[in-house]
Amino acid sequence: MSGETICDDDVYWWRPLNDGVALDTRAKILLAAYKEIHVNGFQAASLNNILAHTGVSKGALYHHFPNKTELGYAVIDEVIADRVHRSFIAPLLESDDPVSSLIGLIREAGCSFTLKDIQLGCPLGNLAQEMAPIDEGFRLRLNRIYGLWYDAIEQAVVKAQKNGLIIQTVQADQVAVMMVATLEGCLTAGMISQDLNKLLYCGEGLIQYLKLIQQSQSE
Amino acid sequence: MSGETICDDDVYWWRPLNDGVALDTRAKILLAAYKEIHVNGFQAASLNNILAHTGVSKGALYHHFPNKTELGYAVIDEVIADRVHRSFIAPLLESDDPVSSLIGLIREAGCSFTLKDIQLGCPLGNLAQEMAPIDEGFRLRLNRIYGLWYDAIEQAVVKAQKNGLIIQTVQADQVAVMMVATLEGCLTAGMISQDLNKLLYCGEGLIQYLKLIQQSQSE
DNA sequence: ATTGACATACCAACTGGTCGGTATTATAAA
DNA sequence: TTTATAATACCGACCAGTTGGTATGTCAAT
Repeated sequence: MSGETICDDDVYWWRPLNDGVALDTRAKILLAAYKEIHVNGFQAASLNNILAHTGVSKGALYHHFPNKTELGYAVIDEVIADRVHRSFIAPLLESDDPVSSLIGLIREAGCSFTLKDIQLGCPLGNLAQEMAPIDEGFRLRLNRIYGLWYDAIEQAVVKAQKNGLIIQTVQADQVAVMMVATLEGCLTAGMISQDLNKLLYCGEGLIQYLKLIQQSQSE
Repeated sequence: MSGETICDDDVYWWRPLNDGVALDTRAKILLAAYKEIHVNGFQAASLNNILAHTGVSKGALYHHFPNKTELGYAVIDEVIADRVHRSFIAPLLESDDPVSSLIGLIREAGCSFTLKDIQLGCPLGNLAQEMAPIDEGFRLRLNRIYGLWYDAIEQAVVKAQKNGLIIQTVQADQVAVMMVATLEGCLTAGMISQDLNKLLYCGEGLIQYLKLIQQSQSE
């Protein structure tokens, strides 16, 4: 129950961390803190634990970060924000048919997800749920990331509507919020049940919703 | 940031706790623990804090509960399970047209929700996300509650399908998981943004989905 | 000589948990 | 009815361990 070990297995559905090579002390701390927080949450994350896993001294930590809270902020701004962008935002902006590619993504994920991939939940969602209610600094930073995600989906939907790929009657911003919420909810359901079927059910439901708003090509 | 005060404001969208009157010591501890956990999470919940708010002594606490973990288990089994049942499961089982009543519920919630109601998130969902990955005892207990919730929705959908209120092509169990996931996701989105519009958007999306699976009455 | 990048020893505050003791109540024998 | 016994409910000082955080010192590079 106590977080003595940091889980080294990263989730495959997030673009990889630039883990292995040539990290300076600050980056090492940031990375270890990110992992420790993902496993234990921020409040239960132990600085000594982070230190032990990096081999960095406490003096070094407090040389780079004024306190634990600011370390948490830095993890959000520098690690999480970057990964979310690379994992979910950039791919969406590049796609010409976001709905189809999203459906494909969910289908593919349904096939390749393992229990290990979901047992820790979403690094972004977990932290948001834990810290947003009790620390405004966390809330604002996490909300900013969600905002970027919403915007990307909204833009993609608008573009798809212009290209006749999505029906005109849906509101793009509404779709964005709904989709993110359902994705996070699906993941949580899978995590709690430790049952991939739950995840698949959610995914199918989401696909149904997406097909509903998809413009039929026959028209 | 530290949990010095326990939030006395309960969320209106859960059936009330039998708060005020004539609680014995054990029930007092259980209630205070439930609130402290809802605000700070289980790991950051302070026993001393709970004691201070109840006026109960540490000896009394450890007379009724062997340790903090078992106290957490008891909170789930005796407080949360009961409230979830009374708030979400029982009303569903009583309804003859669950889809319509659910749509009505969401619409009504959309009107009457305030920021305060969502800023702490869902007592069940928060705890699940925090503890399910790191303690099997928590996970099993929380999963049991979700299971009951899923079952109730599934039953309701099956019944509605028999009555011709829901199209036959959807899988009842799939709808159940999807709905709970989306509901929780919506709430989280509202909590993080502290923006009721986000909640409303999610709600509208969910209503759209429900209408899709609803049998048109004209047939 | 000064600065940045650490290292080490240390601190008060707090954590969950224990333990000896006590008041109250229930049970049962005399 | 009285009295001895036993169980329950509770108290609060105390414990070891951990927490986030600090003060001081070292050492290389500028």
